[in-house]
Amino acid sequence: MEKFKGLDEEKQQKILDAALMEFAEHGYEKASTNRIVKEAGIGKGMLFYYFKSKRDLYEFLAEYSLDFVVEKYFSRIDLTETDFIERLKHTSQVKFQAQTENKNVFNFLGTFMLTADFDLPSHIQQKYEEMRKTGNAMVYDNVDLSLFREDVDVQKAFKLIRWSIEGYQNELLQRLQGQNMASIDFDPYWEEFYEYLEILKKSFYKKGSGSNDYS
Amino acid sequence: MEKFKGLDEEKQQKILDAALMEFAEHGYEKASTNRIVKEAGIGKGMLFYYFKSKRDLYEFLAEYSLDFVVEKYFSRIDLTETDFIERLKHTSQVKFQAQTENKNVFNFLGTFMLTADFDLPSHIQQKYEEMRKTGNAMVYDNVDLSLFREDVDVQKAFKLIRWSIEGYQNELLQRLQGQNMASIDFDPYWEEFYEYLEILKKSFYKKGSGSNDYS
DNA sequence: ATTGTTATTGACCACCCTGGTCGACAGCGT
DNA sequence: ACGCTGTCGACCAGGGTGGTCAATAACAAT
Repeated sequence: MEKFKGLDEEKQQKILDAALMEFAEHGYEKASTNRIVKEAGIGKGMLFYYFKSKRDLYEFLAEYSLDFVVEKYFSRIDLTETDFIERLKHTSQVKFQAQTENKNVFNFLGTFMLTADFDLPSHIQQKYEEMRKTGNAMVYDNVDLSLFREDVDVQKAFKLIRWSIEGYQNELLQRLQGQNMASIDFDPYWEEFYEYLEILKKSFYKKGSGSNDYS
Repeated sequence: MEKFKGLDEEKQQKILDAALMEFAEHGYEKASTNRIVKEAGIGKGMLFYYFKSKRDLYEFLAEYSLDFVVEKYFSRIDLTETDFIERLKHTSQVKFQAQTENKNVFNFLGTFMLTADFDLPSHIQQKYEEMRKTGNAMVYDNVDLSLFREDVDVQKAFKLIRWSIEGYQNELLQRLQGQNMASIDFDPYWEEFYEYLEILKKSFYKKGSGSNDYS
C-alpha cells in the first residue's frame, strides 16, 4: 500500500478508476482482478504488489471513496441557506461538480454497502455511518420551516420534494444514457431543473414566500 | 416447450419462479442454470428437455412475463377515471395486487431489457414496445387537465407526481426489506400513501377540486 | 409378461475464468 | 559486478459454465 502511494498521480488514478468501475459494475464477488489490470494497463503481478489481496484493494477503495465524498461534496455544502429547496438546489450543483471530478467514486459508493457481504473493518463502517449522518444533516438541519404552507405535514413535504428531485435526476441520467458526458452542454438541463424547483416552491411553500424571479 | 406446458401447474410454476428469480438477480449472462435446477428441485437434464437452451428459456420467460403483466395489470386499469391522481392511486392498487400474485415477474421485467445484450426475437421486442406504449397511455390518456392549477405546466406536474409516487414506493420497499412480505399488514402503509396523495392534490390541483374527505 | 415410449436423473464433458504466486528480467544507483 | 526495486505474464489449482447422454424409471399398449 505504501508502494501504491509512491506512484505518480496519473498511474494511481488509472488503477483506482479501473478498480472503482469494476466493483461498481459487478459487485465485490463478481468483480475480476484480471479485468482491472487490463483496464488499468498494468501487469497482474503489480496489483498484488500494491495491494495484498482483492479484499485489501476493496477496503482501500471504500475508504478512499468515503474520504473523497466528504471532502469534495459534503464539506462544501452551505448550511447557512435555510430555504429547503434552495439548499437542495445548491446541493445538486455541488454534487454535480464533485461527480464531474470523479464519477466512479459515486457509482462505487452507490453499490458498495449492498454488494459487500463480508464484514468491513469497523473504522470503515464508522466512517460510512458518519457519512450517512452528515448527509442527512446536510439536507434537513437548520431549515426554515415557516416557508412551508401550514396545511401540509412538513415532514411529508420534505420527502415529496426529495423524491421529485431524485426523480428528475434519474430521468435525466436515463435520457443522457450512452452519450459522452464530456460533450454535453448541461445548461439547458439546469434551466429545466430550476423550473421544476420553482413549481415545487409554488406548491409547497406559502404564497408570497421566497424570490419570484419572472424570467 | 410443448413438453413443459404438459406439466402440472405447480411444477411449472416452481421452475418459472426459480428461473425468473435467478435471471432477475444476476442478469442473463451470470445467471446459472445449475442454480435454477437446484432451486426448482429438478434434475439438470430436465431443464434442457423442456427448453432447448438457456437462451430459449430466457425468451420464454420474457414472453410469459409480458403476457402476465398485460393480463393481470394493464388490462385491469379503469381508464374512465379522469382524475390523474385518483387514476394513479387505482393503478398502484392493481399493480400491488398483481405483484402479490407473482412478484418474480415484475422483478424479472425490471432488469430484462437492461441485461440482455443479445437481440431478442422481433415478436418479443414488439410486445415489449407495445407494453411500454399502453403503460404510458394508462397513465396519461384521457385525464382531466382542468383539475390542475393554471400557474404550473401540467406536463411538469405529471412528472412531479409520478416521481413522488415512485419515491414513496421505493422507500417503502427499502423500509420493508428483509421482512416476510406475506406477514405484513399493508393497510397502514396504504393509509400513509393516501396521505401523500392528498398532499399532492392540495399542491397541484386547483383549490376546491376533488373530494376532500376529512378523516 | 413384453415391448415401446416418454420422463427423469446426475455424472460427465470441454471450456473458461478465478484470485493469487513466482521466476524472470529490466532499470538504476553504487 | 552487485543488489535493490518494479514490473510482467505464464502458470497454478480450484471451481463454475452450458450442455450432453447413457442409464433407468414410469407408464401404456399389446
